[in-house]
Amino acid sequence: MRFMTSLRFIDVVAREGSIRKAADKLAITSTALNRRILQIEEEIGQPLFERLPGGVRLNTAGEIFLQHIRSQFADLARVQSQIADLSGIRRGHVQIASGADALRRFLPEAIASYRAAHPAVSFDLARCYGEEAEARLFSLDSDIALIFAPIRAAHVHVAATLRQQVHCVMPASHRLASKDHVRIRDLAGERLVLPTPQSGVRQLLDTALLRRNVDLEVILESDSFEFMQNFLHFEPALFFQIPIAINAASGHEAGADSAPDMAGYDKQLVSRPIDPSDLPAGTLHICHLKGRVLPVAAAKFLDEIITSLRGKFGDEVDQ
Amino acid sequence: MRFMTSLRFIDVVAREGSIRKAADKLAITSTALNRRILQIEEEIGQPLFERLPGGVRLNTAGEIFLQHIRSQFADLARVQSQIADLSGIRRGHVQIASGADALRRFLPEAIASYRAAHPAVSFDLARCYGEEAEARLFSLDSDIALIFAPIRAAHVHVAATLRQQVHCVMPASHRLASKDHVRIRDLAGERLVLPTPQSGVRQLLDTALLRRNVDLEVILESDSFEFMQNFLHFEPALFFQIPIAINAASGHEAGADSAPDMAGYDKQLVSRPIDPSDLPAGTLHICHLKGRVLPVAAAKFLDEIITSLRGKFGDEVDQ
DNA sequence: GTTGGTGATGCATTTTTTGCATCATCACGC
DNA sequence: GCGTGATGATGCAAAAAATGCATCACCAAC
Repeated sequence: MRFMTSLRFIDVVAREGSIRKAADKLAITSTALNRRILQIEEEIGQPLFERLPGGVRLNTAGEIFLQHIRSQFADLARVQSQIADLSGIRRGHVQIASGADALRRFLPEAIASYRAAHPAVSFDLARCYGEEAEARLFSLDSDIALIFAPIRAAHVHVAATLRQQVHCVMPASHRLASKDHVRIRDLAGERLVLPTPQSGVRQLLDTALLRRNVDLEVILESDSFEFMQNFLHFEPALFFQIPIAINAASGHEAGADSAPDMAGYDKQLVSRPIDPSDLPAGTLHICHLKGRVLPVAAAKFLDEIITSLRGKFGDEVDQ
Repeated sequence: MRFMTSLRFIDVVAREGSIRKAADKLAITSTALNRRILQIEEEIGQPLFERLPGGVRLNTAGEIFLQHIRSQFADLARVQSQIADLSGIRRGHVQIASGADALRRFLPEAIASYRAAHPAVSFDLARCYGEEAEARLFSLDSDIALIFAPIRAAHVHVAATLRQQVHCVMPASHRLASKDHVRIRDLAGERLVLPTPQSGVRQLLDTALLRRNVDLEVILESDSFEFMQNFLHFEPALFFQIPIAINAASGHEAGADSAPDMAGYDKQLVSRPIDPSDLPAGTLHICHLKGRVLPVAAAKFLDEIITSLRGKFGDEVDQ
């Protein structure tokens, strides 16, 4: 898009914090880039960047203008996808920000299923935590976010929610595997693997565990479920997940051991829900930026994952 | 705004329906304009115009894209006004579509009062009827519309409403001037001057007058209140207005004769409300495009006229 | 100080845009 | 049926704009 180049350049300069670095990234000289910026500032009538000895930084006017630029880009993408839709095949690009939970099993299946119907739609997956996901919605770097954490910002619109009980994952041979529910007091003396403190599951666990005086042995922390799962092959321990991360195909009452057809899933592990009276269910939020009109592809995909969640988790889905 | 030129050109070509005519208007050659359009069509990947022997016309993709262009321009105006607001003085431009009613006395005073506080804000007033005003909102040619007629389109957001009883204006010496209310049957045998059929007042009158079998003598129709008013100097007759067109300063219970300080207003005329049981009150809608963020100046002006109306008409104002 | 980073600017070069002349096409009127 | 007067498209040369190089001025850190 020729007529948007200068605007895109401003976006890059703002992200890089330096005209020269941005110029490198854009494969032009810093002079050319510098002059484009000076020209736009002149047209606006006010500078958009403050010049610091170490580079440039947006001033207030620049922040307002950058937000405008990004919304223009997002809207242009929407328009292009809408125009492409006229010719029958749905084209487009969907940008998703998701926690590691939903990214694990649910999204791969959902995206593959969507792409089977619309092969011309491409996807962009960014794994991130709640606050970062909200920021990505705001900066229009992502169209849709799946956040297993409370929503903080007012500019986020929650299209649907899914209530999810935290499950405890353990070797099938573990003594707790025989129970239906795991109580917090059962965890006393157990070796625990906790998710990273930024994750929603961890925040739920923290409030529940710290409240009680349980003697816990936390042997490691990780932000990778895959790592935790593989670790359990070598040292028996417990870790925690929500159902959507465990098994996309069968739903909330299925443990890890009831997914015989899910290739690669670990049959030596089972998951048991933590008793709801010990740990209240958390909420997965499916959201997009408030007031924004999503591109056709993103809007349809959003519909589709909500429908899919309703099929898998039924009455746990709201809104 | 350099980087928007090509887009502005597309808008003009769409309005003119011809590349050559648009090129004339833009003071460039048709070749240059033609090539800019071809270039953008290539970037979009699809033609935006159908080429007809007599010129060009937007196709569906073009209409989608044009709407995007216009919203970009409107949003850019908003951003500029917001940036200008940073430097203390409020700059900006407010585009208003209004019926002849509100345009008569209310808007001149309201705009002058606003400009007294913010001299750097300029205004654009388009006099038009309901449907046209809605179209102007949609094409972003106007920011705010004041419509004394039912709202048809779903894309219009009504920020406030004002209930207005139709008044009958007559020479002070008229026999009906002694009454508090005018009944429809009183109009039998009177010489009437009606507003143009497109106006909201006329549409209210039509439903009321046609329902009854009153013998009416319509001697002329006009879309100009000024003309009607001056006509009454030469031939006694009745015409119809709503309070907001009669006197902005004193409100709904004021007749034309109670505005001694309103220079140029005609003291030989009085207005009497039509009995509400004969003719229900109509509604003046103050609206803007749904989902749109107005420029600072327009948003503040909108606030101001709603406050002003509340001051003048009190409980007749809603929402 | 010296060094290494930043953005700004003058000037020659390259790229893009524009304008002129011309072509192909179509609707209308005689 | 065949001009006539519109329309948009295109080849080519001139004008305008964007770019790159070299260099300057500035600032912070060592």
